[in-house]
Amino acid sequence: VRALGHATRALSPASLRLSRLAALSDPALEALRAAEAEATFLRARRELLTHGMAITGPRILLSGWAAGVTVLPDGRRQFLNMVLPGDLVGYHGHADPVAPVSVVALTEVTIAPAPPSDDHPTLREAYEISHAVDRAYLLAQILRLGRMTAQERLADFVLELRERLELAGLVTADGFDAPLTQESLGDVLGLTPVHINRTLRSLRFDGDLIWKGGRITMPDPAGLATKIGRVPAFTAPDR
Amino acid sequence: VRALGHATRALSPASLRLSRLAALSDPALEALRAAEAEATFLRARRELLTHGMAITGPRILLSGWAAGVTVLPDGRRQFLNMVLPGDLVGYHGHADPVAPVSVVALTEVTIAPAPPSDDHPTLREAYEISHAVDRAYLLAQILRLGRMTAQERLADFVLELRERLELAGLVTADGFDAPLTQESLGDVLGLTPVHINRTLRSLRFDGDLIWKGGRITMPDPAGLATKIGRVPAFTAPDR
DNA sequence: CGGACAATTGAACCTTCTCAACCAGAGTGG
DNA sequence: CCACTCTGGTTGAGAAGGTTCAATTGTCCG
Repeated sequence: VRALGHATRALSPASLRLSRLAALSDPALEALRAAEAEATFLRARRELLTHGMAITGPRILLSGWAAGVTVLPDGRRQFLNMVLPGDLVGYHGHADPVAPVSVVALTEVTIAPAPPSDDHPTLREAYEISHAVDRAYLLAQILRLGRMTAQERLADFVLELRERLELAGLVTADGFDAPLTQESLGDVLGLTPVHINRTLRSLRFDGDLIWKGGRITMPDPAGLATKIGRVPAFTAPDR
Repeated sequence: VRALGHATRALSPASLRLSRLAALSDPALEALRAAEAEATFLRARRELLTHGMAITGPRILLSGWAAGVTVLPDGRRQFLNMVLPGDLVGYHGHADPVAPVSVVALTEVTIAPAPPSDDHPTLREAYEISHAVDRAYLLAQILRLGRMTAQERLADFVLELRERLELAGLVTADGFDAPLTQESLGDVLGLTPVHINRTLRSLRFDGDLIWKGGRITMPDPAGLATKIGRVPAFTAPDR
């Protein structure tokens, strides 16, 4: 648990996440706060980034959920990665002039330009770590899709969600909000909605997971993690 | 096709790849050449990087194939990404002190420290683009595993290999070398070796692919690409 | 109350896995 | 020069996990 400094009081989920990735200087936090003032809203299903279109510049997701997505010519859809509060969008070195995939809002979303890190080494470090963590989650996704059963995929994914939302301070004792339909869950895990439904039922039956009304409750996250042999991709350093 | 400059004559596959990602200055090319002099060998099955161990610093693969790998507690194995000549290993910003996954040599491999890019902006740019392209291939892998049939996975993967090796100048008219066993192919594509075998047979039957003696020949790559609706993740700019 | 969207369930089907056996080629040692 | 062994490729038959199609229920909202 983090010792509370004077600036920690009213941290938004996004800045809380970044400040946990790397200890942020006060000016860096201030820059973040300033950027958040310029936040814009986006309705669900709108695209934050469109495949092949120019990237406007790195942005940071303040609230709501989004996901990278690809659609095959025949309509099959795959969500590639989840974008949660505090995650960066469109930041890949500054190499790509063009978005490699689309990013679509799954809920209403607020998003702000990511403050430039040129004058803030601590912020730059947070960005770089965020980028590395992002990559680690892509690898985790590959492992899930390649070698896990439906039950394992679902359990592992929910544990990942918990781990990531925890970092942004969005997990409480009785669980966390997860605004995903069973259909979008299927698009994440490479399964059909029908099978998601049945898998969810069996996890509920085993007492591993309760997913109701857009909220997830896990009786024993640590137990479930060891049960499926999961190692977290990132844990915040003790400070 | 690239106009040949005086330094282009004897480019190694690795420097050819990087120079195609971004136009490299002569000093940058020289730095690469110098680094290649310090190459070390590694036998097949040795690990270039071990999960959880400290990263020695960014390195570049000069020859041979390697792959990122994760193994589940019960022995299921998944290759996460392929590492081909000219690819960087252990370069993720400079954020990670510790390797997130293991990288194992699939063949005998030569590898050299990646020359620092501090004094070479063009080299830095090549690194950043390489990083972005690497990410794009992870996304492609997620799409394959999540939503493609065995045939599509295999065809798409082979096309990706071709695309990547082409960049390093390792593709000739009659195909390219691919030192993969059917078992490792299964570990890449999330399938069993048995099913790889059958899928390979059906692709051969359809005339899409000939995989024999560690060498892949594709009668009509472009045709196969449109047949499965594939868009290349990266194509070198015309210069 | 009607309409839309999401969740739920059943039954048949299909892709891929599992288990098992057999074959081919390369290297090794007698 | 030939058994021996090891690794990788090939094939068959049955089983399992997940999909497809289709129908039903629940729920939110105007």
